[in-house]
Amino acid sequence: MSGPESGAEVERYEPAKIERKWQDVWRRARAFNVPDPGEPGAPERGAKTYVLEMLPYPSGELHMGHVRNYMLGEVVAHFRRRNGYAVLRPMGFDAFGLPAENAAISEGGHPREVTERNIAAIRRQMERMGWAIDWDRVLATHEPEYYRWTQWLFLRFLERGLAYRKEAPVKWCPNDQTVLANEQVIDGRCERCGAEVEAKSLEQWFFRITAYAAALLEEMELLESWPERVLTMQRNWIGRSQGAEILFRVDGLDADVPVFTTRADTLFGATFFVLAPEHPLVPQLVEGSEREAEVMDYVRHAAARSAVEREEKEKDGVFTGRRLVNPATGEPIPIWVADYVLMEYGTGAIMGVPAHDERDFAFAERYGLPVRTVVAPAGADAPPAEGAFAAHTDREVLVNSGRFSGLPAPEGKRAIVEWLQSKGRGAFAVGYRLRDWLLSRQRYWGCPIPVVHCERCGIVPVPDDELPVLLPEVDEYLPKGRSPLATAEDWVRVPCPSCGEEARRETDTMDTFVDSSWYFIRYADARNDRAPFDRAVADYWLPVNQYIGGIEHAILHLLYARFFTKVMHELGLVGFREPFARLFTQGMLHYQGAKMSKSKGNVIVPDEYVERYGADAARMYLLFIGPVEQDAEWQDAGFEGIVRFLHRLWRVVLEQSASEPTPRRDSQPRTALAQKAHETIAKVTDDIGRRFALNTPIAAVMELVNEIGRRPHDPAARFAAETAVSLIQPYAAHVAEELWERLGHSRLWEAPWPQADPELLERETFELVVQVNGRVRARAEVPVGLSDDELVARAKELPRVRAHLDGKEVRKAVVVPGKLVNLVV
RNA sequence: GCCGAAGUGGCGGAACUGGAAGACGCGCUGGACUCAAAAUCCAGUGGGGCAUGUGCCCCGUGCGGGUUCGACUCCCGCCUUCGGCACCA
Repeated sequence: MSGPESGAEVERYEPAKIERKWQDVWRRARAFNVPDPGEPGAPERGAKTYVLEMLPYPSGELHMGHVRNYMLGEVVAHFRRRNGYAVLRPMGFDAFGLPAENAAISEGGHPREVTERNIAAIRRQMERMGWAIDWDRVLATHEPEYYRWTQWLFLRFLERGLAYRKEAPVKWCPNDQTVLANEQVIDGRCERCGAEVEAKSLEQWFFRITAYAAALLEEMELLESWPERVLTMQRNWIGRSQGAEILFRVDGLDADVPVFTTRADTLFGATFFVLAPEHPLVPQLVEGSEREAEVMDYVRHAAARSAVEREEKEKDGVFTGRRLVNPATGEPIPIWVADYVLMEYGTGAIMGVPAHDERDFAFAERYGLPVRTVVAPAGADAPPAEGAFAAHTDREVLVNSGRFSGLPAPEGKRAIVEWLQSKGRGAFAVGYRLRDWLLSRQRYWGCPIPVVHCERCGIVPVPDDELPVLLPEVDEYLPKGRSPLATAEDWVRVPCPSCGEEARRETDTMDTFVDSSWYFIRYADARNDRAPFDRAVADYWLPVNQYIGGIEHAILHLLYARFFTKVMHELGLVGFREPFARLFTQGMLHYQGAKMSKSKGNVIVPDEYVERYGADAARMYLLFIGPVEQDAEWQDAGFEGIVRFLHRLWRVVLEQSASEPTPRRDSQPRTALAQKAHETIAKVTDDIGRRFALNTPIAAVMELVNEIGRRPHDPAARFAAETAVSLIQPYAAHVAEELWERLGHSRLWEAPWPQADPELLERETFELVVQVNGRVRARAEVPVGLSDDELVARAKELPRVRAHLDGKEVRKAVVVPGKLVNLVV
């Protein structure tokens, strides 16, 4: 037997050298390129896995926060590949849109040049990290080969009436000089730049996502595993509420006004009525009346107020002079106009029930409107004082509500709606908070909307065979409130595809989120130039088995991608209804107490660290730092700990590589170290494969390496070293590959994942914990397989236990087999 | 206001199904090597007390209760922090 040579000078660990070597090997071996179905080497569908991380914006370089994100997919991809799966793990660039365009503006240059420079830089960084990516499928959303199909999909939506154009009050960012989707407005401010959003009325393009509100909610059931908080956020955003639509008849006008309410049980308490200032009926109601000037003045003022202003001021409004009839009581009630009623939700009109709605109460107080209590707590000794606001409680009954008085609130609700229904004055209804997706942008750097405006024919789609509509070159692409594309006169003026007369191209571009709403399918068939993708190939790879990305996309991207998938399913383009079976949202990386971001100036770029300490150290540290779903703080000192570990691993394993090769499995020495190695296999496999805990496997391998260092002459030491190298490969892919080679093997990236030997996991003895009255008093090494009585007997004999029993009678003994004995006295 | 997540040493964190709280790493202390330093290696490291017979006792997972032989883990009530939604009828 030849042990490690003592005293020999050990070769130094030089990451830069070995990392480049293996990156070359992988590239030449096409190690991470995966065949499609029908191609040689493609497995059955059951043996495939699609691992996908959200694609980066090429608005700058990659920082450590990105590295952490992509390491999740990296470990999962390696782990699944070595467990026998064909793994698709592609990469691309979300190249269009405000992030890239603003970067171009601040760096000075054409958005295309800046974007493509950034893409090249990020790709270089990713390759330097040694990630297992199939670069054959790389895509960038600004390339005509890609956006041709974004436009093609848009036209399919248009055909179905799912894309439409209308004049609507929209959110306008005065800084970015463009409209925003509702989802891009946070606390009344622009999601990107923080400028206070203004209201404007403009003709814009929308996707009819509201038609899918129910499906987006219900089909969450189809998802295998999404974080509960993401589902909750989407549920809140869709905001389903069950209620009723009730018709109110306007006095002296042949018109019905519908309202949506969730509290039909309070209908008898509706003492006034309110219309949103934007409600189309308002001008009609006051036309020619003495109140016309006052009301229309209020409407104009309301339009000028920002959303924030509207919300923060005290509720105000104006009486129209008109009344309408409460269908329950038959009494006429006054119609007011007030901007606390929003045109975008429900029907833009409400019944005012001051006794049971805080907002209505505040309004009624201010204008002296009557307050009538119609719901009261059941069994209350005294009903609440008339004319006061009563908070909603659990058990309530209707009062002052005619024939419905005495009914519990839920029944009352139902009975009133049914009664209205029978008279044709109401119906059960469901309301959603979700609004249609405003997709047009008045910016240069985006996908052109492929339609033509013709005076005679209206909106005419560009024929499929003329796609893509190429983004024109313009001199002036800075935002100026109208799309910069409009300045490209030659491009704008085209013959109408329908009648041939002179017409004008649409000059708005699409929201970036359109581009990223289908890219995950394009990867399956990225080089297809006849269709966005082949359905059979898409259905083979998708849905994505494991999607990974930041929580900041919990609503926007993830909701839009689900919507797109549902529409594509209806169009027969794909055979699945949900794009992402499992979702994992990783935490953010902080530095100096703040989220790492370019705008805060606290980014750490991997380059320097990788140059000095190697990609493997960065790869490992970002997962070792803490649970991947939680935020983490970058600390240089912690990073050094990993660097130290890699040097130790190198030294310890090289020492073993000089010893006898590991014997075949059946003659493996059964030492404590061999056992430790098998326990480590079991733990790492379970942590990565089942628990998705990516920090603890590193600690487990560290323990194993420490143990090998303590017993370098153990007969199982070489086997333990091989095990450590094999298990750390998904993390430190380069050094693992190098050490694997020096241990006399090859191609660790495709070596089968190690299997724990169940026999070696079984121990002959275990440490029995002995408690007295629940407090640990002693431990003893005892053989496995003793009966409960024997365990108790042995426990009682221990001297320290006897001291604590102190001659007292043991009333009860709890035995947990294989673990502990608790004696109760 | 409504919904959700989280509070563990000096620090990042571990403890998965109720069964030894603090794995692993950082930091710190002491030692070895060295002329010296760095690097590396070895030992120790939650707090307090009694011992220095090498061990023993008490306290300890945000706070207060409860269930249990036994609670970081389950239940009830609070506090704090973070995130989402919010004039949504």
